[in-house]
Amino acid sequence: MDERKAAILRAVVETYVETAQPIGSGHVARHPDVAVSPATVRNEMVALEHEGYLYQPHTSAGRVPTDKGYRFFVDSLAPSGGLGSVERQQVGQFFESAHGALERMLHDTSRLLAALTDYAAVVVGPAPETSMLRSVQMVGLSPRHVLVVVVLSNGAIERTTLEFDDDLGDDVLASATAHLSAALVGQPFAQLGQVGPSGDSSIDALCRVARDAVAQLCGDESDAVFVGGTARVAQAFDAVDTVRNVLVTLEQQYVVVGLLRDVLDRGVNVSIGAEHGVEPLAECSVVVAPYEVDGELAGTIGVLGPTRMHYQQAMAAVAVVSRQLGQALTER
Amino acid sequence: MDERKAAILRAVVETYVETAQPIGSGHVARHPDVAVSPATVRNEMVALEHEGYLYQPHTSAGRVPTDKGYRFFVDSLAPSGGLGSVERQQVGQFFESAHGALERMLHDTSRLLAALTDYAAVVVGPAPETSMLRSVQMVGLSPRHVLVVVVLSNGAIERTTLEFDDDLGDDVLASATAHLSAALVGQPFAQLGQVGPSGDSSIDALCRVARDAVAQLCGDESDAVFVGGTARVAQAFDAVDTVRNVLVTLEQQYVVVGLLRDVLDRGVNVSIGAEHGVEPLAECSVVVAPYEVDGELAGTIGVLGPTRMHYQQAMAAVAVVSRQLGQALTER
DNA sequence: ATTGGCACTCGATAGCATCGAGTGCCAACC
DNA sequence: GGTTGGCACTCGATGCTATCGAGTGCCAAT
Repeated sequence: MDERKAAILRAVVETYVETAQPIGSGHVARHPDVAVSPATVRNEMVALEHEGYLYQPHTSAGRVPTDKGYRFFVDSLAPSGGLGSVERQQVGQFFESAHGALERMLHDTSRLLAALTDYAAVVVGPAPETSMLRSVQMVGLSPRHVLVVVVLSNGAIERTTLEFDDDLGDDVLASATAHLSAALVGQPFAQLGQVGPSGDSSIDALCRVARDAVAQLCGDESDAVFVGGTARVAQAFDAVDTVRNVLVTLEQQYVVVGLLRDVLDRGVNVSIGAEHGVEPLAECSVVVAPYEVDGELAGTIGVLGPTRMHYQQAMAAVAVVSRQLGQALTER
Repeated sequence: MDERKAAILRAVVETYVETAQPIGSGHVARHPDVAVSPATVRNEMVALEHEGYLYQPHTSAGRVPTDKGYRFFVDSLAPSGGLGSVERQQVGQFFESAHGALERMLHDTSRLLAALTDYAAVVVGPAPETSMLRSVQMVGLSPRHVLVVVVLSNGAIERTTLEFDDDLGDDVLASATAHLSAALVGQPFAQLGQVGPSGDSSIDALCRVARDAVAQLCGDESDAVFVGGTARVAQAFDAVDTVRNVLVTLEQQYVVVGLLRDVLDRGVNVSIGAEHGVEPLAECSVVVAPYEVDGELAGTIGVLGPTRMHYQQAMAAVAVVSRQLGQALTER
């Protein structure tokens, strides 16, 4: 792939991203980075099509980039200049005034990212696996129902309800809470130790049940996914059933989380079209980035749009927001 | 409006809901409840159109119900026979195995309702206004950050973060928590009393700040809205920009909450088309129902679909789910 | 190797005839 | 007098054909 072909490919991608129309040789030749005649462009385009970078919807139509074409374009992108000043200010302002509970903040972050890029945005919360227990408390909801509230070091709050056959007194609950606290606080959420004996068998029983319930909480991470800006999917595609497919898929949070994880595992931060295996999202690209809290990899954010996406802007936005989000979460 | 006209109107609505095609006199005459000839139907239809119940997209097309037509249809609906057995079982099963945190449950309920009706569903959580404080706890996140966690009697958990200029010791936090607890637990969330003096000025200061922060939490209810099944909006309409409009509006939670509230305030549980003032949802109808926890009005659920909605089924589903949800929340 | 020229392709658009579902009206009927 | 069959009429939908033009592939000239 010589430089001229690359320039032509870039021109096609850029123009197609803008116009959504197949691009003919004439348009490309008019592009400032391409200083050759339409005929030459045509010749090169034939080669590019043969090599799988372009695709012709039908004879006598212009060309459209294939997934491979976008891939080349993205890989050859300069490390990016970052966001425009308006957007940068928007991000700054957001994280200045970011407040409230972790979930709220993640939720709002997904909206921010959607607003910045004009695509749907996903924010996956800090994995509970790496957190420590900061606090455990049992609260009686009714004589036989106990709510166990756990505060994690990442700021998340998990909870679960226990049900018992016998009534529990407030004093038992209080002592059990103290005992449980002493045993578990400071331990990693992912591998809680056992709770030692306290001398009171009913407290021990209560603590054991509570410990197991808390340990179980670590597994389900499904609360920690926030998808924002889904309405923008409807703007990105004009085939109404593509919209439907994508929206349905976005509602299945485990698919989304898995998708982001897979992309990151593959060591890239852009996945284009069919590269990720999720069939209903074959017409979508995903731009992802992890974020770090306290220097530890904590969660992931991402943007999902059509393959014909404004990659440069999306990548810049995702990069900036992930950095800032990590920073904001580190500070709390 | 005599009985025959009503029957004709009903036939038009029912058929149109099924087919989405303008209904001609022939189809109506073939309807079992209408035992007259097409010519008679035509005469009646002219009258119905004059009275504003029907509307003709163009000469030589069939008729389509207007909002007023749907309204008559809905109002003349028998109090409903309830859900089919499959759906009923689905609901039963769901509430059997309903578990986990309040938010999770409300979220899942919105998905259940969407699955039952095949429209988008909204669940508004129990208003914190009516709840009592069940527990208050302060947890140190860092030397200068304190997380205040509040458990309410409706099962909700609210939290807020405080920031201080001086470091706080764990012991101060613990005593302050105890003092704050003693002062606030059992009080209504909506009108917290002041915290009396404890004898230690730093504890008093901390408690005062915490109390005010908690009191402020009561105001913002925005966490407690769950919209499920948004993808179904894309199935309900085929104009892609209607879809976009509706989705954008659904993302603005305060609009949705306001809409449900307004509808209920007007004392009905169905709002058709332009009846509610929300302009982008002019092509939508809403079916709502409140639910009660402990005999107290607690929250609202609703379903949002096209005006050409299967009202009977939607109303039945909303009714059943609201009842069951209230019951499930009462039991916890 | 590049380019201008040229015949060719084929989707898009427009014009036109046809079809048929549906209407309004009227006269006939019970 | 309400109901109905008959009938002329309307008008969107469908399908056909012609035209247009953006774009192509190829070739010969530079």
